[in-house]
Amino acid sequence: MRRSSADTKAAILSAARERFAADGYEKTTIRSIAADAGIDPAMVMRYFGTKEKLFAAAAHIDLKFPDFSAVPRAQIGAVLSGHFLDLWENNEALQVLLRTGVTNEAAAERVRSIFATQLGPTVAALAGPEEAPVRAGLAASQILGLALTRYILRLPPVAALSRDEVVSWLAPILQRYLCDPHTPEPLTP
Amino acid sequence: MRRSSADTKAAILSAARERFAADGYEKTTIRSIAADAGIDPAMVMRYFGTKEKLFAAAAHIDLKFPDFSAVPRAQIGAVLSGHFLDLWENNEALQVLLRTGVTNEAAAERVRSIFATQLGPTVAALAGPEEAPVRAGLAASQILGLALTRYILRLPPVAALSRDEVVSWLAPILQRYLCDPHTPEPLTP
DNA sequence: GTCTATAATTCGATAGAC
DNA sequence: GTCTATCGAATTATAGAC
Repeated sequence: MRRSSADTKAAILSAARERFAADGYEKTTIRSIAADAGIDPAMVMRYFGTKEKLFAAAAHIDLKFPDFSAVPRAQIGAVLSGHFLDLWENNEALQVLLRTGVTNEAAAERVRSIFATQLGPTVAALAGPEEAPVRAGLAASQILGLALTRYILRLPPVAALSRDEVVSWLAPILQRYLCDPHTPEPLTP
Repeated sequence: MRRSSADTKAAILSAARERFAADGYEKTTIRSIAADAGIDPAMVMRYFGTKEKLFAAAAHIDLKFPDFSAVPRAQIGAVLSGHFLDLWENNEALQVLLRTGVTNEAAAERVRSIFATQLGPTVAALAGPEEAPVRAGLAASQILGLALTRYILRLPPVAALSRDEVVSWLAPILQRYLCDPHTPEPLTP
């Protein structure tokens, strides 16, 4: 069969995203991607040159992080939780990045960059510029940890939660990280 | 040089843990492990049979989770935070499991099993048997998320925190997950 | 116990016919 | 645009000499 260039390219990208998201970078082969897309492996090389370039295309994300400056301070946790959950469930490239960022330094840098440039400014508007990076980092740890246990490791109790249940648990946590004063109670003295 | 069987085996295991923890399962080669240990690659096969068996030995963990039943309920978050942080910084096998569990199903099952059998009972003693699995899963999501951002992705603000700073942030979060009533505030009505 | 040699696969990548 | 054939490299694993 003869397809258009755009169709073939899109089919390859879709299959690549699924494979990279499911198996990571190393375990994924050009051959398996081609088989999933129903085309010849040589076509993958023709359109993307190398495996690395194909990965870069599959993992490319253009996050349009909304402006949260209008959200009431007391609801920022709930809004952020919902936003991230929707993002994870609809954007396969995010799961690609998380799965591969664990063993691929370039992908790890992409993850760091995303949270620094997207979540950072939002947090900076809520906390002082001194504490903002730490608070954003901790919020990222909870967001990524939930994605890890829910979508990657599939810890049963976490994977079984509904979207709204997750938001109801996560919202107060993010609220605390981003807005509440940090007053560590003294440990066992 | 001629070493004892036990020494050689220990040297291989140590090198294997470092490589698996740094690069994951696929990217790690028997040759690189042997080079790190300063021995011949054939010795690795001689002692462990296959790469998979070597990995199983390197990722084997015998977690001696302490009994937390004597800890005051109000301090369980702080105690657990400190316990896990010490665990992560001293037990390289845990980082091996996290790094490989993302692409290896067997390793993922090990992670699930560890949290189910170790954290589960502790939480069951604090929360009702109905909510306990969810609460344990959410606590696991924060613990794993922190390990992910601190040790694997090395998000700068999180990686730079001192042990005590991490505990001071994490303690109230785990406390909430494990002990506080779950009363989701109504979202935007 | 240690090492050389090599078998058997697998994969990314290229060349070129149609 | 599509596919066959194949190269070259890297890897796990085995056989066997010393």
